Parts: sequence; structure tokens; C-alpha cells
Amino acid sequence: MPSIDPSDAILRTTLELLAERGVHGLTVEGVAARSGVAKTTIYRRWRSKQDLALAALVDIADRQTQRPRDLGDTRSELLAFVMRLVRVLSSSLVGRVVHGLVSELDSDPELARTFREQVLARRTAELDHILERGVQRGEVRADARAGIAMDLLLGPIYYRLLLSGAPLTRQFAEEVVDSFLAAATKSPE
Amino acid sequence: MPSIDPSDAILRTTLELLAERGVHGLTVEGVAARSGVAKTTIYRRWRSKQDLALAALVDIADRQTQRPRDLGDTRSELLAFVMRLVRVLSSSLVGRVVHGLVSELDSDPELARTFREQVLARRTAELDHILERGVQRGEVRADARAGIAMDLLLGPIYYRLLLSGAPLTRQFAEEVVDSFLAAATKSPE
Amino acid sequence: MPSIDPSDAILRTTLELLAERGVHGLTVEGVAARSGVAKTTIYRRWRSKQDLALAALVDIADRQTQRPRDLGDTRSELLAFVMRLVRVLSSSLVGRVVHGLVSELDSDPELARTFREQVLARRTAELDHILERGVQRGEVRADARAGIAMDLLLGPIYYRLLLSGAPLTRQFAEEVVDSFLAAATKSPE
Amino acid sequence: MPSIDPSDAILRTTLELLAERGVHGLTVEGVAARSGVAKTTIYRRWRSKQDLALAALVDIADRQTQRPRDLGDTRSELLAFVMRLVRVLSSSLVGRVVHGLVSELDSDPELARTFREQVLARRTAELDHILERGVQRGEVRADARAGIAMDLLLGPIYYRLLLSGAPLTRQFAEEVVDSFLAAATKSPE
DNA sequence: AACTAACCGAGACGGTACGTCCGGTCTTATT
DNA sequence: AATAAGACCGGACGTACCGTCTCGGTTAGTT
Repeated sequence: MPSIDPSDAILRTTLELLAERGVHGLTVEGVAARSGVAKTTIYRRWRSKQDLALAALVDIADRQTQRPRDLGDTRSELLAFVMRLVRVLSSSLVGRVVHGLVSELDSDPELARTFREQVLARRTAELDHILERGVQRGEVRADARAGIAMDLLLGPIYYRLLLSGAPLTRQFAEEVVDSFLAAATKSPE
Repeated sequence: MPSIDPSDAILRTTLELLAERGVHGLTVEGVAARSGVAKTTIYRRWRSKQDLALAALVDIADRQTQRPRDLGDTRSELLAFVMRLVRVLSSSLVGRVVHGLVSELDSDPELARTFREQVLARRTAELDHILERGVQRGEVRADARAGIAMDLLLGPIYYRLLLSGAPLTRQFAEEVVDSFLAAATKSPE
Repeated sequence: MPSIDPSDAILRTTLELLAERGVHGLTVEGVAARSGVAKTTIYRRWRSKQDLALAALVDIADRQTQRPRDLGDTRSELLAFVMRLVRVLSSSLVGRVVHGLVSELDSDPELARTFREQVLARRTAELDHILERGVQRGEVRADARAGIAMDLLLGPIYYRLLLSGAPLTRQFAEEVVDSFLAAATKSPE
Repeated sequence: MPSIDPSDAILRTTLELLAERGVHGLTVEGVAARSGVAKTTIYRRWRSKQDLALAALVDIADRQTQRPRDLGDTRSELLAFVMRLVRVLSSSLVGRVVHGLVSELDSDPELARTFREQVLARRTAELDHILERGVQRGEVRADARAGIAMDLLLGPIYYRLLLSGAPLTRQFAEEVVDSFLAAATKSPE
């Protein structure tokens, strides 16, 4: 007698439908029908279908979060960090969900808050660790902080995912990391 | 005797509604009602409300496109380039429209194509000019090309607009430009 | 606390609109708007506006069905039978609805079936009773049956209603009944 | 160089579409498209699609009108008269068109007038001739007139066509004629 | 031979209603 | 008390035709 908690079934179905049809094709009615749950039950737990999609997203993220290990040098660690994002976003599911949610962040502040806390903040924390170690090693300038670093490292990745549609290759990840390091290493002019 | 063409009225109304309620609150029915045009007329010209919103966006972009003037040095020109984007995106209207459209780019290839051709490609062309001049001046490495430069310069801007919600300040623009130049100047290691 | 069931409100409004504007002017949207019911609710119960109009028609018919009483002689009973139809059809409402539905019977078999079962079959049953009594009394030939009798008695009435537009008077009803009786009495030649 | 007059092409196409899809599926746009004529041209000649359908109907009727020949006895002539109607209405085309038009007669007086003048009045004239001859022969009561005779003879036919859906057989036609003659022969009681 | 007026095709337009999809709320009965 | 089931209101969707309306391009007929 599995899954006494309907939330599991709901999230699992949500991910299935997201994978099959994207955020656009995700409907609360569809989730209810396939998971054998009443619409009411869904609305009791999530405020909207975006909220539900985000919950599913976080559900994945939870499983994939990884402590950034000490790889010896900052470049390797940053590259691992960026490549992990590249890989996750390239898996059609996560990429599609993020892509599908972005527009909603603008009109739903509550959703935006959750997204930033549950998704972005974790990445920032990881990046902070890496940079701290880099400063200690003397590989990175002392004033390097995750704030701007996130913009410089993740921005280009998301730009390709969300806007230009250009491919997220390993070479691209290296160029992004190297560009970042060029500035983070050099003393300001 | 202006606006014999209903397209004008439609686009104008579309911009009004976008400004007031965002892409989310934009409805074809609403545009038809306010602009005094039949829904059919709208559908005769645009395939969907996203298509319409994009048209309105391009309509603004058309009016704002600017030849990048020679400012003497590359940093100034890049900063002007980035700041122009920052200003445009900060004007609530354009920012909201772009934000509202992003999710649709994933599910509507035709829309994505148009967006890239009408919006991104123009920026790329401008950037190309700047970089070319920079190479000639010897301020930029000879292999600098707009492709990756767009990712590095615009990525961080859009990351803040679309995801982190952090403010688009002039200081931020400078940091982005300087970071880019640090890499584009230095010879590869 | 009446009309917990939206069907009541819908049918009542349908009759109002039919009376005011005829079948032609009956729209599902209009019924929804005036009855304070969602269009979906109407479509959940009736397949089309014709189906709805027919339901309203049957709704009236239900209320007006009457056991044919024994009036002593067949002519009186037939005349009462015919006159009842004449009166009902002359009431603008029923006449208009029937008139408005006829054309749809040709293209909507399901509608035709319902119309015949719910409306015509009832009349046929009444007529059967009358003829049966007439046979027992010896006033009508033993082989008189409702099948052809319906054609002969109602045909002329509907012909005037639907096609010629000639008035449905009492004298006309008498002529129809007498003509029928002339044949139904006389032995076949 | 055929059909200099577009009316021909329009009516021909109208009949085709009526035959294929019934009055319901007849659209002015469809006629225009198939006949290679502009909608304007159609509206210049007919007020509505019903008007057009009726014109097509009359067009057929014109070709089929027939002088009722003297067959020697009234019964034969009446039967021929009724059977001709039966045959015409049974041809799916005319039957469908009439069926499709009936409902419009109620809401379009102009259409009704034309229908009665162009279609019914011709039949009445034919019937008049037959009855006149019948009176002269002494086969029919002197006060028999087409007015009520049309109701009694055509009513049952149209009742089956329009309402009951029962088949229009030759036997049925005979029963109708004989019933009429029973009354038209007998002196009033 | 040029001019004009009628008529034509093409098709855009405002408008009405269609029937559908889903969102999110609410009620009822079950367990 | 939480649930499945599902009816309900509401808003918008995109479509189909309606009947009206320019708009140019023949084609006749007139001068």
C-alpha cells in the first residue's frame, strides 16, 4: 500500500506531465486526472499551477544538490560548478521547467521569492564556498564575492538557455569560467 | 488623417495594455475591445497574443535602434551599449514584455525565431561594430567576436532582470563591462 | 428557497428568450448571461441550442398534457383534440419554437428522435384512445388507426402553421375533422 | 466562353452545396469560393443565404412545373398531382432545401411571401384546374375549392417530410387522396 | 479613340456567436 | 478531518460566417 501521502503522487505526476508537455501543457486538471487525486487536494497544497511546477522543480533540485568538493584549484571547482548547472539545464526536464516559469516570476512575487530562496540561494551558497577557498589559496582576488560572480557565471548560461538558444557546450562553460577568472584574478585597473 | 491602418491602433493598444497589466494580463479580446477593432482583424495579422506582444516589442525597438557612435575608446562604447540595454529593460514596459515573452520562446519556435532575428540580431550587429573598432584600435584581442561577447555582456543583465531580480545599476554595468574587457584584453593563458 | 438546480433557471430563461426573439434569436450566450449561469453549465446538459429549445418545448408540453376525456361522441373528441393543438400552436411561443426547430430536425437525427418521442408520440397516444373508443362505439371503421390519422388530422394544421401561413381557425379545425371522419366512417370503396 | 451571367454559376453552385451539405451547410462564402464569384456579387442579387436557397429551389421548380393533363377521372389526376409532389420532395435535394427553409419562413416575411407566391401558388393553380374539371365531371362537390384542398392533400405529405419522418410511399399518397375524395364527394351532413 | 459608368474579383473589416479549455471555488458523500 | 468526485462561475480562446465596405481592373457604351 504505497504513497499514503497524495503529495508524492501529485509531484510525481507533475514531473511526468512537465517532461511530456512542458509547463505550457501542464494543467492542474491533468495532474488530478492522472494522479487519481481531486483538484481540491492539489489546491489545498499549492496556490497555483506555477507554484506546483516550482515545487516539482525544487523536488528535483533537492535530490541533486551536491556539496562542492575541494578539487585543488579554483578553476576546476568553478568549471565543475558551471558544468553541473549546464548538465541539469540541458536535461530537457529542468530546462523546460525553468524556462516555463521565468515569465511567471514577474507577475507572482511569492513565486519569485520561493524560487530565489529554494533554487538560486543554494547555488550562491555553493559558489561562496568555492570563492572563499579560492581567496584562501590566493587564486582569487580578496574582494571576489558570490553576488556579482553569480551574474557573471550563470548569466551567460541562462542567456543561452532562455534567449539565444545557443548550445550549452563544455567549451562555452570554459570560456565563461576563464573570462570570469581573468577579471577575478587581475587587480582592478 | 492618421491610422487608416488598424495595425497602428492595435499595436498602440497592445502597448498600453502591456504597460498596465503585463503580458499576463494581455488578452486579444481586450485589445480588440479597446482599440475598436474586431478580434478577427487581430488574428488575421498575428498568430497569437505572444506574437502580438512581440510585434509591439519590435515596434518599440525599431524606434529606439541607434547607430553606435565612435566614442574614442572601446570601454566607453561597450558601456554605452550595455547601459542602453539596461535603460530600455528598466523602463517597466520593455522589461515586462521581454520577461513575459521568455517562457513562450520555449514552446513556440516561430516566435523564438522572430525574437532572435528582430531583437537579438540587431544587438549583435551593433556589438560587432564596436568590437571591430576595438580590434583596429588594438584595445581588444583580435579573436574577440560578438558571439561569445553577447553571452558575457548581456547574460548578466538578463540574469538579473529575469531571475535574480537584483537591480540594474550603472555600477553593475561597469563591472560587467570591465570583467569582459579583462578577458578580452589579456592574452589567453 | 427555490431553484437550487440551475436547469430550472436555464429553461425558464430559454422560454423567455424564445418568446421575445424566437428560435433565431436564441443564443446560448444570451441564456447564460440572463440566467446567471455559465455557458459550460448549459453545454453540460444540452448539446446545442436546438436541444435546449426542444427541452424548453417539452417542458411546456409536460405541463399541458391532458387526458382526453370521454365526451360522448368521436367527432367532439377529435375536435377537442385538434383544437387543443390549434390553441397551443397559436400561442405565439409554442408555435414559434416548433417553427424554429423544424429545419433542425433534418440535420440532427438525435434531435429528431427526441422530438418524435417526446412530442409527437404523446399526441399519437391520445389519438389512439379516441379512435379506440370510436371503434367501440361503432362510430369509426374498425381499421382506423392513429398512424395515418395523425397525418390526416395534424398534417393540415402544421401545413398552415409552417408553410401557407393561413390562419388556424375553429372552422378550419372542423373541416379537417369532418373530412377525416368522412373517410373513417365510410366503408372503403 | 460560357456563362457570361454569374447568376447561373451562383445558382448551380448553390444547388451543388445544398445537395452535399443541406441548407445548414450552405454558406455564402462557400458559394462564392466554389463558383469563383465575389461575395459582393451574391449579395447584390440576393438578400440572404435563405433568399439564395429559395431562388435555387424556384429554379428547380421552374424546370419541373407541368401542366396537369386530363387523365379522365379526378382520382387519377389528384393522385398524379400528389405523387409528383412526393417524388420531388423525395429527391433528397428538394426535400432538404424545403426542410431547411421552413424555419426561416417564420422570421423572414419577405422570404415567406416569395415562397408562397413562387412555390405554393403554382401548386394551388394546378389543383384548381383538377378540381374544376372534377366539378364539371360531377365527380366532386361543387363547393370543393383549392384552398382547403391544399391543406388536406399536401398537409399530410409535408407532415411526414417535416415532422414525423415517416416514408412517403405511393400507398400513403393513395390513402390521402381517397380520404380527401371521401369528403369531397359526400354531401355535407 | 478616348471617356465614362457599371460591374466585377478580391478580400479586409466590425461584429456575433460558437463550442472548448481551464482556472480556481464550492458542495456533497465517503471513509 | 481529510478526501475523491465533480458541478459550478468565469474568462478567454481561436474559428466560422455574416453582411458591409473599399479597392483596382475589365468591359461596354457613349461621345
